[in-house]
Amino acid sequence: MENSSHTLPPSSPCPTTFGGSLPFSSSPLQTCSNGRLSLPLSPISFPPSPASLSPATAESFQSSFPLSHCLASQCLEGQNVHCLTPPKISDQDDLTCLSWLHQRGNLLPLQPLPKMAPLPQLESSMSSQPFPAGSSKPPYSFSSLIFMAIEDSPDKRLPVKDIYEWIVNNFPYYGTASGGWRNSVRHNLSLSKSFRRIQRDKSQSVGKGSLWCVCPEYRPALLEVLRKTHSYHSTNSNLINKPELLEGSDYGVPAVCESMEISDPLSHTLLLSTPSPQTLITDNPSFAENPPCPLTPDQEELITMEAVDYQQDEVSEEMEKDPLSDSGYIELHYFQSHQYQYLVLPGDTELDLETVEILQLDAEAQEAAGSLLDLAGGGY
DNA sequence: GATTGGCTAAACATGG
DNA sequence: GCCATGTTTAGCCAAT
Repeated sequence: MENSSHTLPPSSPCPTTFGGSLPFSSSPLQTCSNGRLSLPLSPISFPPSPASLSPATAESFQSSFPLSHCLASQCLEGQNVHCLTPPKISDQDDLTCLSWLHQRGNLLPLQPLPKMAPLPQLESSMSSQPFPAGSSKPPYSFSSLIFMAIEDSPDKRLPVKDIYEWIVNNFPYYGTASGGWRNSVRHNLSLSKSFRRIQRDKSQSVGKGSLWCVCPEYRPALLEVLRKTHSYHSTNSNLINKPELLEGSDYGVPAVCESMEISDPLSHTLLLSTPSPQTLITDNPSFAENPPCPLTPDQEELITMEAVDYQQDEVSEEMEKDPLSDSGYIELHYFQSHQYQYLVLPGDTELDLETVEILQLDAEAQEAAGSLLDLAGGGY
């Protein structure tokens, strides 16, 4: 690893981009002048923090978008906090603390990323156009619901009964709906190639039926659908009010978030997402060994991430070099320091676009699933 | 207008 | 026999 001055991302937090998300595919990696990769930031679009809305609006909003129930509520509930917020966030400090990241135990291989509060000017439009009430049907397809349920389970596999239960717990609409939706869930499980049936261990089998899991090769597609649905419904009203956000290349992404170049000693360090605190990926061994601050058990987690087998029309040589597809596993050191979260990749990791996409998709999946856990713990 | 995806309903089989 | 689970078919609707 060569040494040169490095430019850390600006410490100022990116304003919330509630007005719209920038699909990852539209923000390809860019090669910087020093040959390093720079990821034009793709803010994960989330609905506004329920804490920022009126109680009625927040309630109805959460009922349709449980994924949005985010760290804001957790942080605001005064839990023990290791707040790593930039110094000039004022009243939004609480929205960026990260203590909750380390409170999920072994539920998720990659901890969810924090989300940000909405821009004040966007709240009004949200409040004036509330999302469907608690009794209205959620916008997610059954495939997405099943996917979220399975992803939210510790073992990433659930019997259909638990899938029902998860849906009812997280979407009150289905608690009062007629039983036909259960048929749809089963129909979807059987018909969709995205889900695979696993025979239960006979020795431990208690109850009927099989376990269902998500086929890894379809996981990116499911994530994409989920993201699009989530993004569309969480930003639609705002997009209506702010058509200019649909124009141009950044979908309203603040200029500060468009691209940030990271170079040595954080070589191969990428910003994974824009929410503040921000996330970096680095494969710099020295950085891993000598992070900006000492790692504590609470701050470091050794995590594994399953490879994602991308289905592509053309299998290029770059695919074969994909460390994820080669090894099946990639070990990531995850810790946080100051306003950043870091993912430290093995020193010889080659970060190609596929890898970063996988990492980002995975992070988003964890974030989505993690937020659902927040919801389950604080709502219904 | 054709295609596709999603939803719903229904029938049927299987197993506890 | 009842019920939950799983599969399959068919029709409808909306978006592309």
